[in-house]
Amino acid sequence: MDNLRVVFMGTPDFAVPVLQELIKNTNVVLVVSQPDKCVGRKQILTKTPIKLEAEKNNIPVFQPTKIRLEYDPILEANPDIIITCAYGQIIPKVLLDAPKYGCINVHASLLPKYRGGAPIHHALIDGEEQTGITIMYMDEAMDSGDIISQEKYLIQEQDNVGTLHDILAKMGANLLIETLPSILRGDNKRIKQDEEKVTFAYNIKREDEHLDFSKNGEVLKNQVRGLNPWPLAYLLLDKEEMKVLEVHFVKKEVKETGVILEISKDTLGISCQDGILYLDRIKPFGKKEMSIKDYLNGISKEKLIGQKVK
RNA sequence: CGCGGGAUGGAGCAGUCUGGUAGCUCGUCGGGCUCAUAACCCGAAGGUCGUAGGUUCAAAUCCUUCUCCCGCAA
Repeated sequence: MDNLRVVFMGTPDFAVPVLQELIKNTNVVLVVSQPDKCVGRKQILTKTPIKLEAEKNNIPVFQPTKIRLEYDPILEANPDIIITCAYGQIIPKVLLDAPKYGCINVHASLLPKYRGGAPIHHALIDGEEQTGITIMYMDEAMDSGDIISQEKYLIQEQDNVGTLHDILAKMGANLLIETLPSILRGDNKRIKQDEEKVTFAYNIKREDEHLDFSKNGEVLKNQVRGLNPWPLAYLLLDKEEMKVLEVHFVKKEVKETGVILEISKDTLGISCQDGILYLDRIKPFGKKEMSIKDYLNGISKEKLIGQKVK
């Protein structure tokens, strides 16, 4: 595989291990990434993680605003195969047809479930027991191509977006390298996706981050861990936003939802549909994240009890 | 110049408006109580109040500068 001319297309951290493995095992001739964006409060122009990794390895980087219109450098690189991972744009047919081994994608879910941009978040939010990696051919729609190989991962109780992201990123890189030889030989599997079972994992919206305490405890718990460490679930207490990083849940009969029912030295329990959701780790407005114990240390607990949370 | 919050012993906060050398809840250490304890009681250590300058007899507190952290919006 050392001589295989690869064009790699990717953008965020998730794609970095994949690129690293490709650099080790193949000849990556060009890296394509989304244009650099202004990030954060100060709007600092920041290079994408993939661009940084490419530069570290002295590989040229191409960052078209619209890949649909600007793709000549990719054709000129004369790739044997194009490999994408969380690139962020739909690849035009001209490119899909160009390399002799085709275009393949590394996706962080067990397709056909969770097509789209936020498969890790949604798998956790939905309380899935397992997720995984899919290596697949690309076609002209989003994550809809034929499946080449998959690897499952059983989601652990302590997993969140951060842990799952790292695990799947490594798994994706390894599975790609394992799968690549069969693709080059042409004896790989090629399984059509079952359209009946397709689900979509759209990018997280602001409203997805809001905790609605009329929902049941399991749902809220999954929502919290499915948004941790980014972008984080939140609730409104006294009109101020409070991010919620970790919670636990105890089933119980409750009359009214969204009320702070229990306060002790180190617990704060809010009623939800079928019990009490205890906040374990939070980030109050304007502050850094802290344990609930630290938070309770600095405030008057009497004022909190009975307060409504929205 | 997009909007807003914050910086005070190891942690979380109060005190700032109405200047007068720092307090609360924890943690830590020592001692006591107890069959025992993360519970309770007693005691101790630990702070240039983010930086730099200014006003004042006196600044955590008033004025100005800068730095860093955080949320929203992009």
